[in-house]
Amino acid sequence: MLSKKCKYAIHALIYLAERKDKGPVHIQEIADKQHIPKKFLEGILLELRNAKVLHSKKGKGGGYYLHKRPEDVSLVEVIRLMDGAIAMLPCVSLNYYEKCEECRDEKTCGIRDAFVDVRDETLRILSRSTLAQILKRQKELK
Amino acid sequence: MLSKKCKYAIHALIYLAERKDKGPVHIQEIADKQHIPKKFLEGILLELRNAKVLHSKKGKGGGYYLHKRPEDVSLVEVIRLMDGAIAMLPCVSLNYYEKCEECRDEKTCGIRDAFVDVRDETLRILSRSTLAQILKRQKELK
DNA sequence: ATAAAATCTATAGAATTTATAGACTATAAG
DNA sequence: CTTATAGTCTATAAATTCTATAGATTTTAT
Repeated sequence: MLSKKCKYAIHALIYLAERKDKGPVHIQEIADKQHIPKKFLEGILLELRNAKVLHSKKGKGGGYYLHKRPEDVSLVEVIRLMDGAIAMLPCVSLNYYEKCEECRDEKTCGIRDAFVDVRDETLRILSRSTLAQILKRQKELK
Repeated sequence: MLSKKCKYAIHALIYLAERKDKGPVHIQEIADKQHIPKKFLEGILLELRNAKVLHSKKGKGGGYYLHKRPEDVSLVEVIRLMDGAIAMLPCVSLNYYEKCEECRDEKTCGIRDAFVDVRDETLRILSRSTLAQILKRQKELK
């Protein structure tokens, strides 16, 4: 399951994607509109900024705005930043690999295959799901 | 990520699948061989028994053994029993559905689609991964 | 009767997630 | 050049979930 942090991040990003080219948006505004605790959101936006997904402007008239293009921000990227690995087992993760304590031998482990497949399918689907794609879909549904 | 509980369960089940038709196996033996804390394993096996995946026999000469056939126990079932939903969002779960607090309106939510797809692919892959299938794969790899 | 082994209830410890507080820094605007 | 605004940073608290353990009870084979 995605953490709240991750869901908050996704909603905040969609909000910012809808308002791109309209200048910086205050944390407070995002927090209010998306019902996210402001201080919690602060940390989230900061991480997204450090990852170059967002830019920020300090001082009066400041706020956050998208740095990358909406079509270049996928759910994969957001989930990895917020929650870490996409894979269901550490020993199968591409970006957060760790040896399984439980597994005696990775080479002869009969379990990994299935989880490799799940990982690959998940990555495939979540990579093509970008902010641009989500906005488009939202409009279609209205 | 799967919980330790879930990984323990999978390993215990594989161990029992390898020993099926050889009579009940003690908790202690499974715990020793799979390096699982015995008391923790107790609870896991009990849940699997309540779910009719395992049977148990009390008293001397007792222990746990498979109730279902190895080809009828899939990773989906085990994961659902131990960790709950397969889906990455509650509002997309088939067996553990819950409304998203974050979503204002499920009908016009542009995010859900991707996660429905992920869920379906994951289910497809993990359903065909049964204890029998895993044992077979293990032998091939040796 | 006795010993072996699962069952049940309760709880403790650890880790992670979620949320909050307050001081600090940068910037725009008058 | 002061003031108000808004992001940044560090620390910590509260809540929840995950992992592990303890001890008493029940069942069964011998």
